[in-house]
Amino acid sequence: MSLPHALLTSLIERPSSGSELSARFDRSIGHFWHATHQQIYRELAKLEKAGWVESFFAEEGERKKKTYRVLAAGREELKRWLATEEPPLPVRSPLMVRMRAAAVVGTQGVVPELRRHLRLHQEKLTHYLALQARDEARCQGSSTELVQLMILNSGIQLERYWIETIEQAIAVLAQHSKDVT
Amino acid sequence: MSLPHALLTSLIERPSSGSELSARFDRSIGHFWHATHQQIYRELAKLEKAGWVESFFAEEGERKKKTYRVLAAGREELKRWLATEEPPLPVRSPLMVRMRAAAVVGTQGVVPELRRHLRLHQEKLTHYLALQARDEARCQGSSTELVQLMILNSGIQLERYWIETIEQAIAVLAQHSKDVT
DNA sequence: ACAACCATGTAAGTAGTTACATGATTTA
DNA sequence: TAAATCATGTAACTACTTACATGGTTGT
Repeated sequence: MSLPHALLTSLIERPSSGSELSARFDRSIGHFWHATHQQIYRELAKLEKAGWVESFFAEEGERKKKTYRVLAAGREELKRWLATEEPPLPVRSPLMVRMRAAAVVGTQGVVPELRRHLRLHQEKLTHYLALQARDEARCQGSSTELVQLMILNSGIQLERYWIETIEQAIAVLAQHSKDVT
Repeated sequence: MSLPHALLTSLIERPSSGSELSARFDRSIGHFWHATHQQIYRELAKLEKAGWVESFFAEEGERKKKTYRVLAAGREELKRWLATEEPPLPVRSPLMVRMRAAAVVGTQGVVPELRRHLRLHQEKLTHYLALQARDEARCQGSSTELVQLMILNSGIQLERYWIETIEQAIAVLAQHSKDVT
């Protein structure tokens, strides 16, 4: 489970409140690890209990936010975790489940859903490409920036993979439904 | 959640017992939807309660197995589900979490884990390619077979994606750790 | 002063994992 | 006949999701 370590990493980059983290998970970090605000608040409480972060109330603007900061122990924990082994996540591809189902009970109604996903992935790709253009322009060449660009690039390639896969799926289903009729 | 519909699909292809399904989930189906035997037994009980499948005891060899078969209602449910919308699964990439963590606390110990994953993906790719060669040889050209080949191909492309991504990650980290020292 | 919304949470439920249990059957 | 394995499960736990709650802040 990577959430606590994703949070520690984010908090090292910048001490933040739960809501700020939540906003960042909807943007950059969330591109490769999603979390809802409920998960984040619960996990922050756990991290504090474990002595990996501490919280204090900061008056930002006029709102008071509970800001978290990583302690030395948290930094050590992150280093320790970096050297541990984890099994790869099991694959979960609902679209492929659909494809197989369509192959046995007919393609009625599947293609619109595939097209919808295709559109979502195309939008995501466009968004990532814009981010990439922006980040490459302002990149100073620090290796931390290069890591982030590499991660963004891997997101871009993944969206391209999905777009190609779904296009092939649609083509195969078109053939299949022709065969059936 | 795709598990019940993955099971219905499998059972339409061939009525089976829990253990047979479990074995198949470790092979073909599991390439894009993983499930443990506990999940499968629990889900089969639910499917039967819902009236989508029925079970009977078959004497295969000498062992008696509880075999499940899909009922008309199950087939209808599968068709109904095919036309429904589902949001894409949120992305979850522990390796990218690691990359970001390594960028902030140092690359100590990360590379071996990346290499290990690289090896796992290479092995999976080799395995898929062997399956592909076998299936293409025996393929009669039915559209159901073409769907299965398409799915296998998408698995192959995904492994290639991971191999490329991890190789880039290792290269970027090598650069990063040089910068730090 | 009241409505909208922001920040922080709690509660209940679902999906999936890990560890263990039981009886039956095959193998040594 | 004892050990190993197979087939079917139960129980407890963890991660995550969805729906709701609460009190403070901002805008009108």
